[in-house]
Amino acid sequence: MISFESFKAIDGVPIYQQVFTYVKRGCVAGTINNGDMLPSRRYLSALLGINPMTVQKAFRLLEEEDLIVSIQGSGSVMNIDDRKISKMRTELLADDIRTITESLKRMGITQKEAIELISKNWEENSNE
Amino acid sequence: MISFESFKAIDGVPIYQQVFTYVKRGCVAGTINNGDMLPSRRYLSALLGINPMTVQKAFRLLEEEDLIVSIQGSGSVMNIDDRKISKMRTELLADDIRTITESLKRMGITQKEAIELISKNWEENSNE
DNA sequence: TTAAGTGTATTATTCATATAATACAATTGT
DNA sequence: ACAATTGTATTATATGAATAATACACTTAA
Repeated sequence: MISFESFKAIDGVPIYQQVFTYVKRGCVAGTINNGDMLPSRRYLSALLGINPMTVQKAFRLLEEEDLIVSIQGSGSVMNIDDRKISKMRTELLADDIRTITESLKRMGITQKEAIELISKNWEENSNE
Repeated sequence: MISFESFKAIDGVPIYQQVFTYVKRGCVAGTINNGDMLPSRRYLSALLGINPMTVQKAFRLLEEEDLIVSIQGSGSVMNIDDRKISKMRTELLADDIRTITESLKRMGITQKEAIELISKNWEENSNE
C-alpha cells in the first residue's frame, strides 16, 4: 500500500495537483512501484483531512495519464513501466530545475553561490 | 521607470503574487533601486494584459510591507534600504532553496546530480 | 482653469478550487 | 446471501482569484 506519510501540503497550489505530483515523484524515486495499491479515495481523504472528491480528482488525472488503473469495488493500482518512469523523471526534473534557475538568476545570484546554497541546505536537512 | 519587460506569468499561481515577488526579486538583484518609479496601475495592467485591480492588489501588498509609497494623483515609488533588501534576499532565497531541495530529494536525486543539473541548465540558458 | 493621468474604492460577475451530502454500481470477505 | 468497502457520479454551496464597469479624489501639465 502506497504511503502518504511524507505528504505535506503547501497552500497556494491546488491540493489535487499536489497529490498528483506526489505520486509521480514517488514513482521517480522508486518508493512507488508498478502494481502497488493506492489507498481508497475515502481512506486517503480522511488521512489528509480533505474531501473525497478532491482525492478523486487527483486520481482521475493519474488515470488519464494511464499511470493507475481503477476497478470499481476493488481499488486502484499503479500501472507504470520504465518508459513511463523515465518520461516522468525528465519532465519533473526539467520543471524543477528551470524554475529554480530562473528564480535565482532573476535575483542576481551567481551560479557559484547557487550551488553553495543548495549544498549547504542539502546537508543541513539530511537528517529529517 | 521600473521595467516589467522580463515578467513572465506562470499559471497555477495568483498573478498579483507574481507581480509582488517580481518587484522584490528586482530589489534583491539590484535592477530596482530606492526612489525608482513604478508604472501606473492602469498602464501596467494594459502591458501585462490583466485587470487594473489585480495590479492594485500586488501594489497594496508592497505598500503593506512598506516597500513602496503611493501618492494619489502622482504615482508610486520604491521605498527600500539596505536593511529591507537584505531581509528580502534572505527570505526569498530560503524559500527557493528549501523548495527545490525538498522536491529533488523526494525524487531520489543525489546532491551531486542536482548540482550537475543546475550547472548544466545555468549555462544553457545564460544567453536568453 | 482645465483636461489628462494618477491612486483609491465599491459592486457585480465569472471561474476554479474545495467542500458537502448523497446515491449508485461493483467487488470483497465472511 | 449479505454487509462492508470500493469506485463513480451528481448536485449544491462556499471561497478566493480575476475580471468588469464605474466612480471619486488628487496631482500634473498644458
